[in-house]
Amino acid sequence: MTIYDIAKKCNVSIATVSRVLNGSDRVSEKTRAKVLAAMKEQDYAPNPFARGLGLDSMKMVGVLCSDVADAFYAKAVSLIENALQKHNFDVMLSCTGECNGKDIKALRYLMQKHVDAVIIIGTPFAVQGNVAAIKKIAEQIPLVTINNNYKLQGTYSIVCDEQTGMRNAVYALANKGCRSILYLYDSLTYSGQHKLTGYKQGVLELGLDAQPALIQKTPRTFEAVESMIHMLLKQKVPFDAILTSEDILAVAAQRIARRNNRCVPVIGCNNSIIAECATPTLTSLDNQLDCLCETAIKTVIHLMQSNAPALPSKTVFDAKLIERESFQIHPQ
Amino acid sequence: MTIYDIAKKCNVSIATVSRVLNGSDRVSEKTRAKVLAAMKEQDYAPNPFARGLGLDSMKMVGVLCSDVADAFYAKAVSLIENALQKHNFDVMLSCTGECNGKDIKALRYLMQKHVDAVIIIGTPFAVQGNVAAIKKIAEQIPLVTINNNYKLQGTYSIVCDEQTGMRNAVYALANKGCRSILYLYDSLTYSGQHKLTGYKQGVLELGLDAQPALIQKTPRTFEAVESMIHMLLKQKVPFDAILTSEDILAVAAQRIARRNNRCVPVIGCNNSIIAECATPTLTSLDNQLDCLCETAIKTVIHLMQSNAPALPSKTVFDAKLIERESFQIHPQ
DNA sequence: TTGTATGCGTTATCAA
DNA sequence: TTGATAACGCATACAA
Repeated sequence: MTIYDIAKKCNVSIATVSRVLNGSDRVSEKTRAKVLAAMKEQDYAPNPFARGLGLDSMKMVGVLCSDVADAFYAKAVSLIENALQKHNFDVMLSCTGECNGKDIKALRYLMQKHVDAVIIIGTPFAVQGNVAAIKKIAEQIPLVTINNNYKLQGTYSIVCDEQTGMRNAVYALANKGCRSILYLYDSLTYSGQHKLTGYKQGVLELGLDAQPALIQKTPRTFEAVESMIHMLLKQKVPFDAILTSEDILAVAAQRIARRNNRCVPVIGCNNSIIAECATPTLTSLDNQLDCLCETAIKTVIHLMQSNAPALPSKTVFDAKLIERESFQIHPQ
Repeated sequence: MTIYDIAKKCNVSIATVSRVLNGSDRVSEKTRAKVLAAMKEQDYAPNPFARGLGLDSMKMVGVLCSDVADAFYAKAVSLIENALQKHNFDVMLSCTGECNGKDIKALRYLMQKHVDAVIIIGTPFAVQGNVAAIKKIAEQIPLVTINNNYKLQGTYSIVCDEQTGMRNAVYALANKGCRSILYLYDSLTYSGQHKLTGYKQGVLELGLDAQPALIQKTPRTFEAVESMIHMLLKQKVPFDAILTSEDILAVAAQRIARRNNRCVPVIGCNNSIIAECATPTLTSLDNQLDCLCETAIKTVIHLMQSNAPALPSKTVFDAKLIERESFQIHPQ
């Protein structure tokens, strides 16, 4: 079924069919009805490739992240996909994995596929050495990032101020009397770096225990966290609270600590479903993913529709501490 | 940059450029090198829409599920995306939401977009009334389903035998002396129905307590599960074990039960990350998602490459009970 | 209000 | 080993 077939069936030209297809008002109601009927009868749908070739667009936006299996990215992708669907855009999903350098390749690949826009969700992008490439891409299509910031002209960055959030979390713990806050993280992405900075800032401002052993990097597995905590206990590193860059690290650390009779206040980050699954339920820093995604979508849609009024190149939301049971525990 | 530009630069025809682009061996090494060099220099990439129009394919497969935010679907999508990427296929993600009837629309939509194949991950599809439509789709492109089965010719179904898995879970609980196993579920998808059937089968075969109050439907929230358990306790429904269709229900039920001093063995399903986050860690029925996805990809790739030897229309994997702490508890 | 003709960038089929 | 040219299906400028 092509536009030609429909035209023939209706004794009109393909131009007329194309017009009703695109909702032009320069068609008589009579012929419009006739064509519409024929389309319905033949179950006709325009060929997206041909349309794409003509319009240089397939109404598709590329969504990039390191791994959709991760709860945070999964939720972001879900929100984005739902919103884009409402605007009649499709999403082409591309996951880069943790492997560094693969992300810029994925971005280039999306460009080759002529997506209408790209949304990048907090991947640890290798900006250095790729500034020119990214800039060039941003000149061609809208490029918006969530929890990530290239600081390049033409890119739009929607972030949560996790740095201040983490700083506030440190303050909250200090308010409970904690002086030696153990900080666990797994990677230093854009987001990861800011969290760590916020922790350090809080510790510095309040004059808390700042010994290096209180900052530990660990893989995101229960086993790794377990051996980490065991090591710290053995070395008698005197932590009286735990703060982590990820809920999963907090859940793991909390359990191991408690099993070793070290019941301290614990705060995670991301406020994902697993925070509620833990016992005691986990206090967590919510990074307002819903707001971030909503704004990202609005920005992308706006940029694709017009090149009208300028949009802020950076939008910042505040993180919010969601207090749960793990916060009601008093330090030893 | 088009094929014409490259051709002009090299003093050859577009046909020759097209040949080196597609790796034809009917090109002299000399001209091939020349063309390749020009392509590299100009950073040329073929227009995917034009190619799509010519080949009627954009090397893209549609992936359909109800919600990527859900851990199970997220992991499935992740596995599928990674595998397809290796085969140089892109994925177009489409989430239908729980709303019934939306799924067939999404499938039709993917067809209009001329994807090369569709993978459907366990959505509660409205088959009745749409048999003809689905059949027609399966005739046109490969259609494989994970934990879902249309039982229609031309569709390929990869499933985990969760029915037997649930039956075995009931046996395992019975072995510990449990007689009144509470079963919680949230929806009756293809997967959900089989799980429930497996539970009933086990109860029947072993002559366990089969009172209707032991089977309860509840939304997937902590609050809902909490009021459900409270109600059961108030009505003195005498359960001595809990089995659920989803890990999250098990985690919630386990917590509420324990807080009411009802420490019974608990088994969830899906063996997701939250099973490990619970305290005590949750025993869970693993539905072998990795195997399911791997097989799905193999099937899809095979079907797209050739119409050679027939593939099984149904592939079944066994579920596997992963025993954790929640299973070491003895019924009261 | 409608029709004709052309361009979009490939692939594929011939012929040379 | 190459080149000319016809599809592919649609949008659109221009003509009627």
